[in-house]
Amino acid sequence: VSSKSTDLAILGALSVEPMSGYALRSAIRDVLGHFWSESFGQIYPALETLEASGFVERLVGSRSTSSTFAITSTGEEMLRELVREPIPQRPHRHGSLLRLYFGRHLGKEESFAIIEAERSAAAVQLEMYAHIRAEIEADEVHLADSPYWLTTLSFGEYMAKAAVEWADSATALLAEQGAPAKQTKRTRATR
Amino acid sequence: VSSKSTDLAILGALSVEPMSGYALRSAIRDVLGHFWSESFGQIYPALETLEASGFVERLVGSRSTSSTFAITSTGEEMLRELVREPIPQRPHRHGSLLRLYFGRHLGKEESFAIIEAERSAAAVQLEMYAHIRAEIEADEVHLADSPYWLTTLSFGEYMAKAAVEWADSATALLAEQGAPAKQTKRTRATR
DNA sequence: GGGCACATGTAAGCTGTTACATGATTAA
DNA sequence: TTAATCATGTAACAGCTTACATGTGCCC
Repeated sequence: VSSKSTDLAILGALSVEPMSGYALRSAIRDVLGHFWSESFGQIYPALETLEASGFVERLVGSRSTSSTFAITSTGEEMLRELVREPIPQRPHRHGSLLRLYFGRHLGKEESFAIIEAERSAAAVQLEMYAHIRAEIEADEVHLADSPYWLTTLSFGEYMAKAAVEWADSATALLAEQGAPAKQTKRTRATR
Repeated sequence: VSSKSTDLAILGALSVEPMSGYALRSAIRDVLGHFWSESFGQIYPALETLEASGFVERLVGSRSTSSTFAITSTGEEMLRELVREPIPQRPHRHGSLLRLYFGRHLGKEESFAIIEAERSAAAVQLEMYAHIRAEIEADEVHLADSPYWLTTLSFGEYMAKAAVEWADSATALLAEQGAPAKQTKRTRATR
């Protein structure tokens, strides 16, 4: 009962290195966090299905209660198939923009606050990306993966930078409308 | 059983002008499309609840089968409250990036294709935004709203432009890695 | 010995989409 | 008169999150 994109995320992560379901979730949160997410409620059932289908195998670890999952060779075939299938995109929702769109009912100050919050969120993102980038660039084991990892990371960086620039321009735009040096009213010093 | 953000979208749209549930959906799709969406399955039940609460009123139109909904004054109060509440953000998923992240299993050509598809999608968006911008700037009726509308539109423009730039740089990055003029192997003509 | 991170799993529930049923109105 | 668009509504279902139950291993 697991979705194909969940399978892709799991098989993809396991193709890098074997790990537990718990670690899988941490890895997806930390590394794919800016464009993907999976919760336990999806990961564990998906792992069971994948195991039953022979796409992953469960290696009982040192601790009897935990298992490490590894991708099998048929699992790698499956991965190559899944990564070729387009993933149905569901409409994305951006709550802050919805509120800002109706900013007339919100007032100028609170609209500024929304924009400012967006800006600072983007700035935080950018810092995180810098760390991730350093890690990927220092990693000499996954040289075949790193160009792709850097490409998706770069997407996040472009978006976050654009968000910061937008916040600047949006603040300026609203401020200009708020305290309008109207053309109908000339300032004193025209000489 | 309707969510607060759905109510916000509906009341906000009706605060601009009264319309039918059907038109509401078209308006949300066309105008808020790049950051919000609502389907019939949400709109009609939400309208019923809003009507029962007295936040909107149903004006029976010329056609007996269709109604036009208008926001009431208590509805406008509700709108002012709703627009102040932060909207819980659910994690966003970007299928193309997930696939690209595992591009090693996809190969260079198909990875290029994903990037190219993203670029052309962004380019299409930019064209649409140009139309919307022209409409808003020509609109002389909603002068109180237009700064906010332009601000959210501008967000879409920044994002789409950044996506195009990213696509350029990503293609260059992958191409560079694909046909590497390796430093270990010198080309003949060194003189 | 108490707290925290690691670890697995399930159930309940919420959000939102899709598909369908049904019909009126308009334009070709 | 046929097709498209406008219009309302519902039911089934997919997808996903949250909260809970339960336990282990480690470190201070």
